[in-house]
Amino acid sequence: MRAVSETGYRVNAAARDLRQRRARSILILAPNLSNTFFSRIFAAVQEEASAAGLTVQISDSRIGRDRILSLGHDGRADGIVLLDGGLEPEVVNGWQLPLIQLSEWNDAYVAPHLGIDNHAAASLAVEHLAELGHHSVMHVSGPKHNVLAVARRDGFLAESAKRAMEPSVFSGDFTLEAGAEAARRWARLPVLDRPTGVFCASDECAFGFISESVHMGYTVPGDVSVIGFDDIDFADRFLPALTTIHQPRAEMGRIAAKRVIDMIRCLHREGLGPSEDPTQSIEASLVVRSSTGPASRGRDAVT
Amino acid sequence: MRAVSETGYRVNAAARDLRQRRARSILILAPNLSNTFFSRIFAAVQEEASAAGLTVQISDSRIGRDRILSLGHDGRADGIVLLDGGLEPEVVNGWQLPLIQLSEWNDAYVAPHLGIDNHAAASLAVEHLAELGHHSVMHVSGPKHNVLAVARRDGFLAESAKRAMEPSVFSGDFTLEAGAEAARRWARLPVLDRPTGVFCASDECAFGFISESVHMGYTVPGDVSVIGFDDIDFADRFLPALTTIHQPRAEMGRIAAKRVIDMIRCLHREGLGPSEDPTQSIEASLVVRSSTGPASRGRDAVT
DNA sequence: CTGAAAGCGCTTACAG
DNA sequence: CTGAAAGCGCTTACAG
Repeated sequence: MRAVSETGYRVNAAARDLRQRRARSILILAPNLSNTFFSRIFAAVQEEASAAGLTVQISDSRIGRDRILSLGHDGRADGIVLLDGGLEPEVVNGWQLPLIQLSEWNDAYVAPHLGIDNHAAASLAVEHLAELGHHSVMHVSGPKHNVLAVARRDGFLAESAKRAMEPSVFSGDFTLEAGAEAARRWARLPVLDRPTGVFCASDECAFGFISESVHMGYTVPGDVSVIGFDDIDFADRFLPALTTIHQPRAEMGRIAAKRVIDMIRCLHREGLGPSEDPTQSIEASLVVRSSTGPASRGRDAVT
Repeated sequence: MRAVSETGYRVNAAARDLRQRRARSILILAPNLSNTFFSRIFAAVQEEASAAGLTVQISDSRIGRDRILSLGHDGRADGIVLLDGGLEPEVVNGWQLPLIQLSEWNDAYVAPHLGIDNHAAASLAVEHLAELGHHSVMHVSGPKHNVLAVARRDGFLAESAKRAMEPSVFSGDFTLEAGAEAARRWARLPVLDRPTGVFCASDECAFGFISESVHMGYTVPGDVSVIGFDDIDFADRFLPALTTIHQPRAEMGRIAAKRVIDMIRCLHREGLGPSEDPTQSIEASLVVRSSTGPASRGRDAVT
């Protein structure tokens, strides 16, 4: 044994993987690797995986059917954390691997899902605006076919209907630019028709909205209250600090990772059942900061 | 062949890797996966790798000597993109793999480096402040032993000395919180000693500084001009929009990936030499936005 | 050109 | 308990 360590021997992973029919690796798939929403999730997944002796592979999930298909098929991953609900169900269900859906989901995928209740979270945002006296409220939504976007929009619509508010929706795509465009559209509305409360489907989008409104001469929350969604790192340092829906991203990544790892172990008959409670859920919460305030009468920008 | 595709046969990567003595995978190592500076680099590396038929592994580089050592040794990666200059040289040089240093570097690593000239970029920032008439300038630095932090601080010091300015340095660590702490320290200075220009070693840090100063009642750039470093995604939507040093992160990731891929191919005798010019360098530039302005006389905050 | 054999470096089941 | 053999699923070099 001493000789072994002295010569600096290292097991060859490819050989071991082949013999054991496992890869000691988990794969993270996300629709856009440069989105800051995902970064903390990646970190958490990698931390858990590393602690379990697993390696982490990462890939953009929008890289073409063939490539994505082979990622789950070539025997290089033992399990998958999937952050994209927009892949073809045949592809996802075709991978015969432990898989967990995180954040986004798709009912056609035969796999457990972990994430917040987006509908309820959107209601929270509307409730907050209602309590501040806002009556006319606007939602800057995410992409039309994104499950998260749909759930948040439906939650917004349902809650504002329940409270007899006047809701409107601007169709966006979660980006800064969509928020800015929504602000321009908002400003073009006749003063009296202008919503005084805006709920954005993402923090980025809210940053874009606020930034553009301020550039046009409006004040936040003086002229318009803005709520984001996600509570990304910069939210509390934005000016004004952003009122938003907090998603515990690190926790989400950690639990998802633990759960795939459990599924993998279970498959290999290691350990006796899951260490994580599979019904454990993730709670979103409203974080009130400075971008929302009492409803004011509409007025024109001081340009 | 038809029968093959009809049965849905897929080559087993572990078996092929073992036989061919390669992994078709590159490894990205970064000191902190949740830092937004890295996200766009990851995306670019993964894009290039995917185009070349390679898989991407990602890992935090601060996970313990043994684990990090085996990542480069177990035959699962063909090449490495290293974003951390703080690992032990014996570890890094012990991996006998194609490797490129990106952004951070360490002279003890026997591997090419790709990145901007941080010293020169810092000079650019000081030059900008000088042209706006600032005389007393402060630098909020990165961690003491970080190469990037040292280069930026030295550039700041050299350029401000050259221009006979009055420089001071607050020792930070690139974070929002460090920026905020620097702002508090700054505010405590006697009005006449207060630097009117602040150069932060990162955008996050600049956000923290601006956010905290505004909360204390100061205005940016009215009372103090602030420059960041990196030009991360939110920089142009911050309020005020952040003047900063632009680093072309996507391009950095892309070129680094191409270069490791070339090194790998070269090693396997595929292709005839590098497709990328190995002397190609990365240029940083100053992006002037709204967080900097003419030097004003110091005054106390309207609290 | 085609097809069978050897071998990549491990792990595991089995014989001694 | 120890040690030699078989085999994971491929690729490649070689014999026919």
